[in-house]
Amino acid sequence: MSRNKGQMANRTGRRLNTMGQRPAAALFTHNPPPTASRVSFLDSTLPALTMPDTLRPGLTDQEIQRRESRHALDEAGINPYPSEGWDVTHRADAVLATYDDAQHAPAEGEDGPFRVSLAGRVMSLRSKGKTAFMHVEDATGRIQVYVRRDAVGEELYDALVRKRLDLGDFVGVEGYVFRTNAGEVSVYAQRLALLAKALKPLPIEKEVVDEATGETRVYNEITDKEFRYRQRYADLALHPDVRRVFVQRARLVTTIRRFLDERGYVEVETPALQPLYGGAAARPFTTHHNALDMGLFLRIADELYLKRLIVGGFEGVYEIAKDFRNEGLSRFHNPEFTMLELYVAYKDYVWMMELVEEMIETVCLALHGTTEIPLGEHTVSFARPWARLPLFDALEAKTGHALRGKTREELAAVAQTLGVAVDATMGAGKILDELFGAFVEPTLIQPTFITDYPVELSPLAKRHRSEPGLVERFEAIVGGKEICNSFSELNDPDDQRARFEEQQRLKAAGDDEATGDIDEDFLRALEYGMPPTAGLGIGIDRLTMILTNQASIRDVILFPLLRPEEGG
RNA sequence: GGCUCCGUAGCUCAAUUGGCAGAGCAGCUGACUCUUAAUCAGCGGGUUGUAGGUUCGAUUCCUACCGGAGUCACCA
Repeated sequence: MSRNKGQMANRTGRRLNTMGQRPAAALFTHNPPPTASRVSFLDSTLPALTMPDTLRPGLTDQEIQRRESRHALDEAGINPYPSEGWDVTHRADAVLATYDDAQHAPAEGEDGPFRVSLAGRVMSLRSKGKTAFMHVEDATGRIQVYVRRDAVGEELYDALVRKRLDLGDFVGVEGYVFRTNAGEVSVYAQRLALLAKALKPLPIEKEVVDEATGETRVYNEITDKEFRYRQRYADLALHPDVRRVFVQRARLVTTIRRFLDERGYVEVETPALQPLYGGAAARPFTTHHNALDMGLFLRIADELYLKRLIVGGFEGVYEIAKDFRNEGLSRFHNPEFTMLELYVAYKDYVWMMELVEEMIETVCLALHGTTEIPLGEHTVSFARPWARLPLFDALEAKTGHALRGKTREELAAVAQTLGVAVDATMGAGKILDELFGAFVEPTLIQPTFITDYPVELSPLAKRHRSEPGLVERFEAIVGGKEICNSFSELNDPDDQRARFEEQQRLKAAGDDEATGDIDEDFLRALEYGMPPTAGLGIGIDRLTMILTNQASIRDVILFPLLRPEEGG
């Protein structure tokens, strides 16, 4: 915890110069601003500010007020942005969890034995003359601090606490832990320092419990999603729950990484800038390399590079990386998103189903300590084993139509009777996909493997060992949404070339979902021989949504893509 | 991209048929050495998203634009 040992000795009292006899009005008098042409970084005698920043246009009254406070603190010899760190010995949650009245309560008129030094942001402040109470929040939570003028020093108290300490400021506090008359475990401050001033007011929430009705009213709660996404720093500062989601996300990734590492799979990095894009059906972002004067795509998938590595002799490789797809935005789609892809040699998709079950169960336990978690209005169980259901069986169960072996025209007719629109460009596989999306997928709340997809939807998957026209592929569906996609990888180079060529025909025919140009280098790799391989892709963002019960992908991405703030 | 809804003080929201733009919290001044909605006495704070239009008069009605949310399309 303590990263700054040795700095404590010289901190005490160092912030305070004498305030002198300067009249109060002079606190706000600044030197005339130098003109821009006279400002030089080499001239250390110039004030850091080139204009009285309280006069900057566009400032609100509260921002002006805080800038005046900042200058007043400077004048009082209190650096609003000191360079030194603060020696933190305890976090708020540890103090609250450790404090014990029998052991730690201070004797009458004496210091308590439980000494702590902590730091955080001022989230509430109740100043009542020569004492003040504030709540300080660190990464773990809030703790109340009791500040007395006679305990922290009269000069500091008068210069900072009484007038110039604001909600949102960072402070360091050192003292002993006690319980107030009102019963709240608090820190009795004996040393207090401003660590950083907040010049903009954070809309800090204030919870009010109505004594009469018992209702809790919340003031100043930010509800504007735009504010929260654009100013994520403020959203995070205000909402521990939001921070928790991203901690959970980090834990999720760490758990997956450990799970895969323990099995001996090698984490690798493959190009994000690619001369050809492939491995999925999506429109790419394009960019350009100046020195090579070469057009490049941002990857839409890692797949074709990872399989090259299986050709090269790796028996298990994975990558957790950003993919980029130039498609629409929605609650489930961000243009850049994080994908896990895993390829394991000498395995097939049946084996991969078991790995997925075990991995997700492990992740769920790591995050929640249980396999039963809430998801929207449902409770979902990730306990193994999960249901397994061939695509055609699922379709038959939900639509009442046996569709196996039907021709494209027969499928189109069934779709019409079920009210699903079909147009001329849709092949048999696409129609099945539409029916699945309309009738099956939304109904699958508990984790379910849907297996064996039409070959035309899966140009990189191996043909099914016993079902003509299908491939050995599965998706796991949870809460009505796909969370992974996997297949026995196609390793027959001639079949792969034929599939690519079919995609080319579809593309020429106007299907812009079809994959891009044929990757001859990938085919060359397959020709050297790739062992039978099971492959897996998991959208980390969507998995995080499900495992943290978030309704929008923007709530699991720290900085989701938004239009620019200033119109344009 | 289509459709629906939304945009007023730092935050959350009001504003009658189209008639002086308000409240709570936050903020400021003063008092107060165990408060927690601290309390008490005072006080300020607005280009109503932007640009036009209708009107004697627009937060309100109309048009366009900007931004966001939801949804559909798209995203194998």
